[in-house]
Amino acid sequence: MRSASARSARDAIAVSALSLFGQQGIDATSLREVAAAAGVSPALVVHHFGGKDGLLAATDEAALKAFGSAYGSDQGPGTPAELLDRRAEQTARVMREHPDLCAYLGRALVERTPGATRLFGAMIEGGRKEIDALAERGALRADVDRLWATLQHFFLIWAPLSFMPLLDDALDGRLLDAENLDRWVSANAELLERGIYR
Amino acid sequence: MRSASARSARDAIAVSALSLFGQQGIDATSLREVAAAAGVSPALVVHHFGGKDGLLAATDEAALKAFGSAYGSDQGPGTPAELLDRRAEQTARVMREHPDLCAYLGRALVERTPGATRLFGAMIEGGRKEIDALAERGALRADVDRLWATLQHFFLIWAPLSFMPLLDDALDGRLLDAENLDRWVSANAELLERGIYR
DNA sequence: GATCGACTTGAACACCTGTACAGTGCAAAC
DNA sequence: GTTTGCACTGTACAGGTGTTCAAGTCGATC
Repeated sequence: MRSASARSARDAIAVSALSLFGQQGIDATSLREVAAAAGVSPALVVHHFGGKDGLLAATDEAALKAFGSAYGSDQGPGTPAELLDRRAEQTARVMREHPDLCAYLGRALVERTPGATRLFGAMIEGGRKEIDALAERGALRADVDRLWATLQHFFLIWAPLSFMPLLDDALDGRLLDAENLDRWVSANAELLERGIYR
Repeated sequence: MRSASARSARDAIAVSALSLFGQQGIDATSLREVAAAAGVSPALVVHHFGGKDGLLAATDEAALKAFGSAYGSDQGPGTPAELLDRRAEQTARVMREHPDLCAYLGRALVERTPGATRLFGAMIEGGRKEIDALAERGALRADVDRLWATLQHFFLIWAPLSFMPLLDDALDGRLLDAENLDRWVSANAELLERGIYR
């Protein structure tokens, strides 16, 4: 079948691109490497995606879409504490189940991919809204700097994705392994709830 | 004078390299760009530094040395609270006075430069020692995960350097401007001392 | 004043990059 | 059975990369 083969070749390229971009960085990965990993000629990548820019744009868009549907927004009711718990659980699940997506996003954020720039904006905007919602429900200390509280959430939760290779050395095992993920998430919860000094 | 000119050309190359590597990224900056910015031929860069790897190694080493002497270690006595205050002030001063050094380190950390990898190791090791010292003096909550507390310090304090272009958009003005620096530092102190939820 | 040695350069190199293009093979449409 | 359309490839090209090398400049040394 033509269409099935076409779909599979195109998908293979997209999968290889996401993986290699995430592992090696986007600038450091050539079209030829992506094509070789997908078992395909470099010209086919150009044919399907129009060039490296197009491939990057498609990877960006696919990653954002996948991230959006995997992460989503929390609509459920409950106390602020329950909401924060669900959010933490949700975050850990995304990271556990989609490690190459996370590796790609970590790279894309520091290489300032168009999609990652949008993602960052959305994270800050969405994060700010949740901070404000928490404040309205009295779950936030009154004197916190809300903009910086939003950024702190980003640094504690998402920024580590951009340092995975370094962290994998500092930790036993990979950052996204279940055990490290658990310690990470609960350390963040502790810090945000109570601080660490006394 | 020969030696003065030599010193100045070599230094000009080193300065341009630190600046361009910090602004554009290391991979994304060519030898020719560095040479042009220094007002010098590409071959001279090779002559003085042996090649791009040598230039990167020299930049790495110079950056680490400059960072080490600007940041240093805190030997002073005082209560844990005083020590933390001095540390915060010291950090803010380094960032205020050495913005291109900070930009370079932020880039080097995510591009996994050999020197930055060492720096990361030193930061984690040194940070862990300070955490342990704080714990011994009773300044740390007893149940904190000390490894992750160390990493959280890194993410809150140093990781933002790797996201400067994104942050400069999200903030009014640059991250390392005095005003933003103040808000950042005090937000971190608040978070680490008390958390932000209630 | 000739010699030496370091700094500096322009021209070339081999290599890799993204990309264009003509052509091939094959399933579907007529 | 011919034609059409699309996936797919090999080859080639222009541009940029790091690097080499012979040559030039010029102050210091004898």
